[in-house]
Amino acid sequence: MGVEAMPRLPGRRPTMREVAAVAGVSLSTVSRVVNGGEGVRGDLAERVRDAVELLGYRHNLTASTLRRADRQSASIGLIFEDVSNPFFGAVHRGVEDAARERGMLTLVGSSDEQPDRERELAEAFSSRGVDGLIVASAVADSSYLQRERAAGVALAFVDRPPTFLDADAVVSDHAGGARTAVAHLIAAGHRRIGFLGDRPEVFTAAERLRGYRESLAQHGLAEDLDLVRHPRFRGVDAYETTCELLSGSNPPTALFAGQNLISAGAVRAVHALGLQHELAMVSFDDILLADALDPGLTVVAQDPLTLGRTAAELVFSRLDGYDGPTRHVVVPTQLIERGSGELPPRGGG
Amino acid sequence: MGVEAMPRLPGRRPTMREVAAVAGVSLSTVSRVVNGGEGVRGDLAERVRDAVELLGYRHNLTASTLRRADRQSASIGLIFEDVSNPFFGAVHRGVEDAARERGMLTLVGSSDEQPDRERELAEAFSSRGVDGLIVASAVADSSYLQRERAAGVALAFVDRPPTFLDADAVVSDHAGGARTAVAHLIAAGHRRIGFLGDRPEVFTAAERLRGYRESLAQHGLAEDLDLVRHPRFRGVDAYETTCELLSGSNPPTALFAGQNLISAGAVRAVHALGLQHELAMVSFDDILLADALDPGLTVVAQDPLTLGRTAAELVFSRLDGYDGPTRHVVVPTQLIERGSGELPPRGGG
DNA sequence: CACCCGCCAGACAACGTTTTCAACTGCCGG
DNA sequence: CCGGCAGTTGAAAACGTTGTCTGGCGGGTG
Repeated sequence: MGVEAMPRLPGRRPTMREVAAVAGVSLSTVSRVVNGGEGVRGDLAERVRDAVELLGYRHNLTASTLRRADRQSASIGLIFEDVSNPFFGAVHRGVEDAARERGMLTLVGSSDEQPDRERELAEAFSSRGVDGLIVASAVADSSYLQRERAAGVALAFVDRPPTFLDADAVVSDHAGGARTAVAHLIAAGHRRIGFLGDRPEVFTAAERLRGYRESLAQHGLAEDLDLVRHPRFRGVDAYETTCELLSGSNPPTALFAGQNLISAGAVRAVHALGLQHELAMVSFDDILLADALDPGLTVVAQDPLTLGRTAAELVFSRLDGYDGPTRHVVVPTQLIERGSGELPPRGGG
Repeated sequence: MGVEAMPRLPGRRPTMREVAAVAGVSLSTVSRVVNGGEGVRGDLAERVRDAVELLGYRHNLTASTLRRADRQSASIGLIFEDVSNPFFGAVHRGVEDAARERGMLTLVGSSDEQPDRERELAEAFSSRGVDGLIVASAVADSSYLQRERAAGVALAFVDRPPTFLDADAVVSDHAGGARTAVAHLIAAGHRRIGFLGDRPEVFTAAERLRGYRESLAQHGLAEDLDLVRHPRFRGVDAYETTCELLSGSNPPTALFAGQNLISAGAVRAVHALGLQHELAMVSFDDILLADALDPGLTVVAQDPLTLGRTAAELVFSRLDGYDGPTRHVVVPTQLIERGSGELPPRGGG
């Protein structure tokens, strides 16, 4: 059963030249047919198509890209923090959907927030001639991408804006979402609200922290620095950090968790401590199963598909010749009430 | 602030020829330096490197691939069902980690289980000269990939084996995992165990269903066809299907959910019906937050990172010349007890 | 001092394609 | 009947790189 395993060694594809020989026409004619067949007599075109079929010819986009005037490779590079984070998976899908409509493919890599790795990826993509680059940048200075842009690569930033570089970007309303979340908790009566988030060197974390602070200030609440925590390694440390925070002398009555993996850790901790019905909680970014928890997890949901699609469209418009000022798109977040964020304060505060 | 937005129009990169001119050497010398600098006098190499730096020269891998003898593009294509499914996100990451060690990049696309789309992707990747292809195939006949392999593309299947084609593959122990899950429920005393899974045309679903049946048979239990359900559109329909199943006249006392998104829907349903402490449940594939549920969700966990890494290694070994028989790697699953799978039967049979 | 050999630099031909340009065909109008 | 024109075709020159081959140079040896 099945086709025999064939040694890879031959590893040659038929070329246009061979197709031409079989069809009894010139190389140029084959090229014309393959590229749409304008200005080729019907019968000849037919002969060429037959030869293509017969030989199993496959257009070589590498050679084509090299020679063509526009130099387009019909591919865009994506640099994420981690492709296995469901948030970026969804952003990726948004990009892919838009790209597919244009017949473009995506090259994807994870930077793990390491500047060196991010630069390596950008270089590797650019070396392969991507037409566009969509970056969730983790470096303090993104101006190194200026060189790629000067070389003709269309650039768009997603999730985080560029620094020291004026380029198109699409981000969630991090600060606004955080304000909404915290205001929601305050409205439920909370006065002591804990913050769990990434180190503030990360743009998104800084913005969410800013939103948290602004909301406290707006409502006349003083910030207690002891309530703000940054677990070192998210998934791993969020659990412990949360336990620590909650077992302090004057613990918060509500929690705002500012990142999906951190939220997951915090939720685990709260449930492990049996506090899920006493401690209010709102998470930034929606997670699978959030609505199956007891109580359901109230979240400020981002729209990663839209983030991705929009980033792709920004890139495409540049490829199509748009040459105006850079655009900064902000995608709104949405508060989804599921129970955990509506719990009234109990005990402390 | 920041660098001025520069029109993309010029869009030209310096070439080796220009570097050669600046360095005052020949094109060949530049090529030698760029490719490691063997057999070039130190001072000349230095001059070349300076010129590279000065001009901001970036190696053009497109041209290089075209000309080089080995024809390697240092990239591999990944075809998944959906990149936004966290399972595939993790597989992707496994592949990427292995690829990075080799300086290779990943091209990724989602087939949405549509055979046409899968073929399109394979063709597009192959047209771009990927060295390898890792496919989670959804088509009934994967022999169409034979042509790519004959052209020298190294092939590996992941998550699902190839059909009508003898090629390397790495899959989870779907049937074994399912048997374990069901045996676990039976050991807890259950006799009526519901099955929720994808349509059995999908290999993984068929295997998990097979495991379910085998386990029932092994324990002398008859299969009740009414307990086996296939929600049409997973995430969306799993909720309703579960409600239906549980509100039937003779409902099951335990549930085995055979796919991550279906599990999520089923969990939601069970919790919505308030049955989470009465109905036992085991899910195939681990999900974020599964341990924060009440009770925690017992799962048969796959190891997607290992699946991805192994698939990549299978591809690499072919690229390195391995030409032996095809290899079929099975990655074991692991039962993780968290509470939901250990509930004793209550109420019904 | 002649010769040979090793080392290294440069010229040049590929790689598979697109694009330009010249050449050929048949047809029409003058 | 000839010139020109539209419609097609083919030859050949790119694209940016690598690999092969030739040649020059210097040093060691007979």
